[in-house]
Amino acid sequence: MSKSATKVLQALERVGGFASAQELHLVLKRNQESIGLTTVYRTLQNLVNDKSVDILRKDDGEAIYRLCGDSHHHHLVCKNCGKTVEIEGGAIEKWAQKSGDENGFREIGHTAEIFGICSDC
Amino acid sequence: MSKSATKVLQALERVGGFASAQELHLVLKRNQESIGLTTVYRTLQNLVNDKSVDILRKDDGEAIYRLCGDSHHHHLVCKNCGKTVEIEGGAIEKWAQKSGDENGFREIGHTAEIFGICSDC
DNA sequence: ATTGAAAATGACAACCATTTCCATTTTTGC
DNA sequence: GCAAAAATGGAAATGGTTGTCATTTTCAAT
Ligand SMILES: [Zn+2]
Ligand SMILES: [Zn+2]
Ligand SMILES: [Zn+2]
Ligand SMILES: [Zn+2]
Repeated sequence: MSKSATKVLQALERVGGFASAQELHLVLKRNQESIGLTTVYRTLQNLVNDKSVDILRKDDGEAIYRLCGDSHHHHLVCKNCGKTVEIEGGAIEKWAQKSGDENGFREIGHTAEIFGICSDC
Repeated sequence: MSKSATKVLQALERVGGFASAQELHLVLKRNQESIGLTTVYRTLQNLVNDKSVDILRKDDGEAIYRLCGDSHHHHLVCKNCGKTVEIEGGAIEKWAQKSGDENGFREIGHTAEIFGICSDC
């Protein structure tokens, strides 16, 4: 799992933001990087599992991906244009931990996303 | 836009939380409420436009809907056995609204889920 | 009550992102 | 070098969602 992963990561760097699997496939084709669409999907799944790539969904349900920094953070996403702002977790981090603790859970993690319409839309 | 809307809203009440269009269609069929799947989709779109219904996406991309004004809460889920506890949003509600406001977003919503291992596992 | 335009409905087909299948190629371990 | 395992990619299948369009229902005007 490496030749393809490298190509997909390069494509993600090139686009510099969110891109769908199909868009990434096109980008790679244009750059003479032969790679199958199936492999692009498979590679993206692996990268998401590795937490190297973030995945989220457009309003129409299509999955879009982007490189993920290693620091823990959350996203504020425009439902209309996809503009994304990275947000510090702040209070939510303690809230999640506390809620889990109070109910006797351990190995507590969380997901959180904020969405809305940005000022440009 | 009324006969179908009424039926779909009743189905949403009956399930009492999130449900997909296809699930709602099944619920209506089971209750002798004849309604086409196409009409369920169309009606849900209208209800979402009217802001009578919230829409969000499962991880697999399928759309799920719920009545707006259903008491808003979050879930604490055991990764091992699936046990689920409903959690009051508390801090996260303000955090989401504030984060959106500070970045000039409007119509702000959020998703959040906490997961871990429960005390029985 | 009659009429006719406009809206709503639903069976069916089309769409399209994603997944599955499987034969072929590439890599790995010895 | 060689066999086993992993990776690859084209084609076909999947499945949620949307488009089409003929039919039915609604409802205001006559
Ligand atoms: Zn925007
Ligand atoms: Zn966090
Ligand atoms: Zn458990
Ligand atoms: Zn909340």
